[in-house]
Amino acid sequence: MMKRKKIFRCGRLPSEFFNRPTLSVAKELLGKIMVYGKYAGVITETEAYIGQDDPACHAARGKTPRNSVMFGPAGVSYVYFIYGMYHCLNFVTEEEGKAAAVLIRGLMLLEPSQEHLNGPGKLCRHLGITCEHNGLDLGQSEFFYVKDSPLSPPFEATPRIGIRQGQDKLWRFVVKKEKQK
DNA sequence: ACCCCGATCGTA
DNA sequence: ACGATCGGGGTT
Repeated sequence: MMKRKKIFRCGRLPSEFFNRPTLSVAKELLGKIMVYGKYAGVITETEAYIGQDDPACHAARGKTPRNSVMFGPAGVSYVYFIYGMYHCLNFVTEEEGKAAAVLIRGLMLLEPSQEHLNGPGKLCRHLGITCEHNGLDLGQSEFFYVKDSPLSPPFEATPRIGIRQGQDKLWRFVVKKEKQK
């Protein structure tokens, strides 16, 4: 008798997932599983940075060596160094030539421990993500990718954190806390 | 060559 | 609410 296969394949998200409107990608990444080496966790918080018209986006003043991968194809990591001591991880979105990305701000680890990495700096520090990991193709890498998930958790939209310009946009998306029984 | 500031974090 | 911290991007 044939065994039924798992209903949810939960395969890797392809580059096409990221090659879409950034706000859609930022919202839909919530609940997905990010895999980085031995680490795996549920994405719980994201922010969208969209193109040269978004004053908070690193690409607002054009292409530079630092932000160049934002102008490239979607589904690639964009890692930058900030405040002299932290790194931040993004995933490039939209079609090649349009500079946009989603900042990963929160990760609920599943493996190998179960802590909640809240904050982009803490997240990168804990996982060991640095500028060496800038420009990696999440559609190809064996150790760094995002898995699909049946989860579609409720979330709220707020202004983005730590920016001076563009605070009018509600482009931060946070999974709501689970209600306690 | 140099200056200034930041997509943060932890403590007050 | 605020200070620590400092590399490097952007400009001189």
